[in-house]
Amino acid sequence: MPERAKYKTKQRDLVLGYLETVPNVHVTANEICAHFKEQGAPIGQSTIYRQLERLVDEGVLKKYIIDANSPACFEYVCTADHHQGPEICYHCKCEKCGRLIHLHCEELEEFQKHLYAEHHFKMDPVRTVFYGLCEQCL
Amino acid sequence: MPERAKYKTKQRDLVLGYLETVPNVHVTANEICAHFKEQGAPIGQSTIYRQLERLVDEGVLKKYIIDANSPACFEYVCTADHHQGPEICYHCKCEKCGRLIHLHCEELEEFQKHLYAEHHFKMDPVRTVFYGLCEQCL
DNA sequence: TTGCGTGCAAAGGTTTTGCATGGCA
DNA sequence: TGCCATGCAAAACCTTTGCACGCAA
Repeated sequence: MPERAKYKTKQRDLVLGYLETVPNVHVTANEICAHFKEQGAPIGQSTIYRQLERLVDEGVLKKYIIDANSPACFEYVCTADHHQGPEICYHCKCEKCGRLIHLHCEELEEFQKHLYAEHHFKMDPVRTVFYGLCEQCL
Repeated sequence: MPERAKYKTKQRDLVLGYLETVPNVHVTANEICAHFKEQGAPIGQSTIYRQLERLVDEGVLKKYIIDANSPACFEYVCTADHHQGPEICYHCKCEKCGRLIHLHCEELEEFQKHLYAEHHFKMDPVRTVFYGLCEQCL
């Protein structure tokens, strides 16, 4: 497939840079808009949406859909844990308090294999988020 | 709390009746609208949305949110088999072709129990979608 | 008769798109 | 220079809401 050239623009760096400063926090497109407007250096909202989409495709950001009629949330994915080997970090998102839980789970890795072997679906753990209720909210 | 009286209307019966005829199928509010329009007996879309909301609250329907910008899907929950409860439908979404795969999987239900028992997280299968690659796109 | 349900139209809010301009490589 | 990205405005989209009228109980 013809890989489209991707430019590195000021706006892209700004959006990504901002999200890197707030890891483990979910931010909406609107909030990002507002942030740069407050800074006196506004970025067009379509640009923000387009960059967010690209960054999600590239696996740099995670996109969370909490509710049908709430705006989508984005969050920077820290890929820096090269030091502890190929252990995969899974994500659970509490629908009530919004808390994000990081998970290292062998059973999930087993299930992932099952999904591939029996249902021929190769799950992407970076993209997939488990929604539900956390301990505190139960 | 003061339980509001609930009326049994023609429209409610029609919407529920239609969904009962297509179990295990995902239908959007729009499709339901179109269905009755085709039948020559249109139902107001706000009525459909309001009845769908009520039916979901009552546990008669399940509402699935697949993607931020896709319409919500509704599905009739067959409550006839009281002995083992309604069978839950899980979702896999192909990141490449966008295909939606419906899944009935015992291993996943086991994993769900594990998640609850060991990680104290109660997964919500209605909201959770597994992202990855489908058979055709692999 | 009471008050919930209906249906139309309009609003609401999020996200996408068209198009001319600007900027990276 | 050739494309891609930007930004504005407008559109598209799904869903909710206001309000007058209809209908179930």
